[in-house]
Amino acid sequence: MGVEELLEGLTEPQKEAVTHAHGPLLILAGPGSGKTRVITHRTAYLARTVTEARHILALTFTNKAANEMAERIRHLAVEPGVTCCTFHSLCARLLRTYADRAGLTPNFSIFDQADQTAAMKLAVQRCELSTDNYPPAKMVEAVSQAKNDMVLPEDYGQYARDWSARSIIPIYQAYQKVLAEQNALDFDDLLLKMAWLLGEDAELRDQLQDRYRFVLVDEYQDTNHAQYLIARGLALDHENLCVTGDPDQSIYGWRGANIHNILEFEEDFPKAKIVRLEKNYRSTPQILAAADAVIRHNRKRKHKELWTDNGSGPPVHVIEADDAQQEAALVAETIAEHIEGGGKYDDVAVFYRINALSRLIEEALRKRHIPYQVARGVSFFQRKEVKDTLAYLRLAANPKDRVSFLRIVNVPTRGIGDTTVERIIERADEAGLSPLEILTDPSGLRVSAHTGERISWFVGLIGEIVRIAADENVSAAVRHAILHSGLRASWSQAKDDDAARNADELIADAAEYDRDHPEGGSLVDWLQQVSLMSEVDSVDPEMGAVTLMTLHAAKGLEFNRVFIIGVEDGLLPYRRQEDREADMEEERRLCFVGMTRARQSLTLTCSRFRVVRGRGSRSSRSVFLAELPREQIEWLSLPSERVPGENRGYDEAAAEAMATRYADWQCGRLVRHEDYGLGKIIWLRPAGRGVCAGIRFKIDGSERTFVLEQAAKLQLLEYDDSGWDS
DNA sequence: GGTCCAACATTTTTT
DNA sequence: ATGTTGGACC
Repeated sequence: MGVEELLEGLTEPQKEAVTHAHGPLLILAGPGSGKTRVITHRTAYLARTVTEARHILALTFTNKAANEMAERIRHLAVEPGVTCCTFHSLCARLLRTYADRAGLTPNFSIFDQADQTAAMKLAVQRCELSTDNYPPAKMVEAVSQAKNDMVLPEDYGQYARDWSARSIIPIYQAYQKVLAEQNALDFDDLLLKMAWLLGEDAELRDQLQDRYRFVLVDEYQDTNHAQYLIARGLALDHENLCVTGDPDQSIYGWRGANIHNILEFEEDFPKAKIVRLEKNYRSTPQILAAADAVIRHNRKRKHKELWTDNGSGPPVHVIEADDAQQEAALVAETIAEHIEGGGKYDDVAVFYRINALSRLIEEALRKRHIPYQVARGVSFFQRKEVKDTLAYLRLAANPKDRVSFLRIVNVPTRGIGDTTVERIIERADEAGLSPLEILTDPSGLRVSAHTGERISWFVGLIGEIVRIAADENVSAAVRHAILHSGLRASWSQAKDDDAARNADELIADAAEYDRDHPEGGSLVDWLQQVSLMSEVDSVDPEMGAVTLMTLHAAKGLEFNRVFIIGVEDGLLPYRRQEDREADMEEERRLCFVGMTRARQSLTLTCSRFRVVRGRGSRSSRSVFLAELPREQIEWLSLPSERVPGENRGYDEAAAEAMATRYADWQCGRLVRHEDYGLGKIIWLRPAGRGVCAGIRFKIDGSERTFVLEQAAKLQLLEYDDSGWDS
């Protein structure tokens, strides 16, 4: 394929992006704007004109995205050699290669969330704190946030100002020690250590910059600080850094993603060229107008003109049902009509804010015999049987891996009980050795002859796995672990066919790895690949079924017909606790992402009554519904059967007031009250005939509620970025 | 060492 | 309402 062909059929801005080779480049790509096409063509263009494939690095967030990109680049007949991978796998690979420079050993284990929690539990216990007051999962979360921000334990004191947050410092320290003892890194460490290494080791940085002369980062709006430093470090001198993304689709702030990375790219790289891809090839004008009207309400935002020359479609539908069952039934019914009209099941997707909402929809679809697939979090690699099997292999690869050791030393039960394990751990801690090292010489453990026998058998088993992995191949080692550990036997005894099948799948995966790496394959490398693999792409867009997923999971996908259910106050701007404020801007972006997945038809639904956590309660419409352009949408509010004619404290007038009269009153804006002084709007809600607002005041941190129509003492301040944050 | 019941906490989750 | 985890008991 020639260079001209690569540019064929591209719009002007797309061409500009594709042909910009040297220097920083920011591609602001709205939804459905052909971004993927631009970045793959650009990669092909670079490989044709200014460099070789091996000097190009493309970083993504998911393996799926990386694979798809690699595939599409291959289709453009680019020489093989482009590095196309996730941040995490790049870091893992480099940290193994340059382990000595990073102060690591190359066979380190990679801890996933479950392993992290196990390690954290140990850390909390070592601090002699209660796991009730310091729940390990929460602590993992806090430490993860800190690491995403590149905050080390010693800096945590300044990072977290208040006392309760600072109590994490010793836990963070202990946790890092636990990981280090086990020669393990968690997901966040992969990024943190790499970012740190790039900052410290100028020689290595030069070396890597020479290798990766052109760096591309996709979904830049979702990078955290560590990822930012890595991207920056890799492009520090040559500045051939191309980032793509859409600030309006930043939905992972709660996980440490820093939207300022993309918003301030131009300040970071003053020479940056900026290309805006605003033309939408995906959706009807109605859908686009509706999504645009919603996202416009965000204040911390770069304005973007979304447009399309796609043909007109039906208006966006909003359906308000009486209760959640009715809502689900209506969605199912609409889908059934779509099928009767000649549509296909895989045209349709149903999105929701939280997984719990899928249940009623599933029931309704089953009732109508509509096939569906649910994209849910229980991934293959989180399965108990898979984790157990992997623990044997991880222990073989890294004898210091205590989490894995504890996981399987007595699984399946083989007579090494809690007391024995406790003794082993004690001895290991005394001697500063790993449990497995203690077991190699079990004298002095004071265990019965029988237990001693079981122990040496276990040590022998791990040794065999090590040997087989070295002498034969990975799949043989996996098979050996499954068969000889007794796992296989325990599954068949429990008649757990699923477990056996999943284990077979794991062997198949290892066999595939062996095929792909006839030489140079290793257990450590396979384990890395496996740990960094998330949910195998369980969602197949063409399997002839309706797709159910969370709004987060929907990012990057598109469907002809989209339903977003539960567009209700507290649920779509999601509030975890009644008194906590939601991050309205991020919630709104989430809504925007969901809406812009739709090609032809979009339906938003809500209900007046919903059972939440076993308790039923009234619910009211989401403020986002009030933000929709009224001329582009069609309302269908089903008459309430439950409370006939009842005024739920919300009507058209309130929506109207919200959308027009108080359009400037947005969450986050500052106000002044004659009595209470400076305050910040933390929530808004249609109420009665007008708008009700919650304000938090700076003076004493109090939160007060006002009906805007009647609050004469309240005055909206001009927008000011220097506002205080609570 | 295994089973059963009670208490608990319930977002989103690319790696 | 429901699924998970931890403790008590066999």
